[in-house]
Amino acid sequence: MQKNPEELPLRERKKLRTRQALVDTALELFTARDFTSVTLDEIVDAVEISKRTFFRTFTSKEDVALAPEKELWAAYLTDIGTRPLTGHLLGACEDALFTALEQMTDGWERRFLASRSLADRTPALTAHSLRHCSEVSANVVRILADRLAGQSPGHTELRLLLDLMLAAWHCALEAWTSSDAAQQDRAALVRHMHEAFAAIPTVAALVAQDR
Amino acid sequence: MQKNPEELPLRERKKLRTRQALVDTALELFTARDFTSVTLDEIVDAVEISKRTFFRTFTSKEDVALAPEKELWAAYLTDIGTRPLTGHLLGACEDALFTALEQMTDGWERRFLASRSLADRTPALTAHSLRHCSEVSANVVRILADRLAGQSPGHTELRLLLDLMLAAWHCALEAWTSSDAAQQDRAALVRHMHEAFAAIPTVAALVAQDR
DNA sequence: GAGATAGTGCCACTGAGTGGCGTAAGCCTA
DNA sequence: TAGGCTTACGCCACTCAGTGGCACTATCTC
Repeated sequence: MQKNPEELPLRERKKLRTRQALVDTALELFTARDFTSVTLDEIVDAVEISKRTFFRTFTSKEDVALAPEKELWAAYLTDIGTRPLTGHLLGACEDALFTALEQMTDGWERRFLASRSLADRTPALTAHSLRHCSEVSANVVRILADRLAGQSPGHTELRLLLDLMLAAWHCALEAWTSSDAAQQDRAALVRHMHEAFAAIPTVAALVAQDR
Repeated sequence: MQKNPEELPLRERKKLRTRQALVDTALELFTARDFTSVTLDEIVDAVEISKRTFFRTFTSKEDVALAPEKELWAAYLTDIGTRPLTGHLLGACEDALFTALEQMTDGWERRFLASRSLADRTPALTAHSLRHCSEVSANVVRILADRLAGQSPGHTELRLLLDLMLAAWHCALEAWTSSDAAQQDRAALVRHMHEAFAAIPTVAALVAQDR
């Protein structure tokens, strides 16, 4: 059971507030100019905190830029840990992503879009994003292997399944970020995800033939 | 048609020599201690070149540590650009990887093993490695889409196929690097690759059922 | 051998990230 | 509501990766 934000001690509320302020202004500055050309000092000055405090809140300059993405995957991990796993496994993995998406608060998609657009054109962000994704994937495989307790697909197969979904997810993201601004809301992202996920059985069929 | 190294101008030979020396000593130092704790100055002093020259040869500290991997993927790209694409597409992609592997010179597997072991336990290297992989993947998709000229699977499907193979490749690598030292030669890697690639049809079947 | 054309070394600089310590703000008990 | 207690913050100095500029030296070409 989670407490309301209002009921958190003042200290925690302040931390969350500065955290959010950092994400907002950082994404704003990065979007207005460029990830690399914006210095940490600028961000820190804008939010009026010390650089030292920044690194107590985020692990790196990249970390703050990818905050929305990490938020999503954190929700994904908690969902995949509790979701019933009867029936189609890939379907469960996909559904967990839709559910995680729904749990994001208002305004998340704006930040996420900014974050993704930056990541697409900034090598350092691409790298960090991919690493985070692979860490999540490894965690999911561990969780699923644990929950399914040996009765089902092996470690390797689970990982391939996950990576297949992630590949589709990235395709959907690419389509979303490169579409025109009017079509960059959450519903549109969901549509792109459905389209991309639909390609998975096609590929499966492609692999299965000629064998 | 490639010239022999002996027939290259002296300047080029020297560059190649320092490049190789950098990779060797860097991997040695990183392996003996740790990627992060070894400074660039140490490497540069050991090879007796200036830091400035280092950055004319490699783009970053990570770059030199991942040199063996990049070598492999460069060979992969040239192969996939010329290989006949009749029949099974996934098979062609897999075969290109075996071919690229065969083209690596003697001693490559030692360096590659060191590089991979480091990457497995160094977040910064993991990130760079994944980014490079995704760049290669994007290139391969572009090349294949170009060569197949619309008659065959779409952009999305190609990408899923590639990422599926890459996922299997990473599984094979993981098995290889975590096996005991006596089993870490190139033949063993090939065996792990065959095993991992064999999981792909299994996953395809898993996806196809319940649909 | 002389002039053109690289590649190299050196130096100063920026900017990310860290350790340490004093201080202030929020917290808890009486 | 005053006291100590804990936790976070600011500040300072530092390391290290990476870059720009310029003088210098080695290689190539004729």
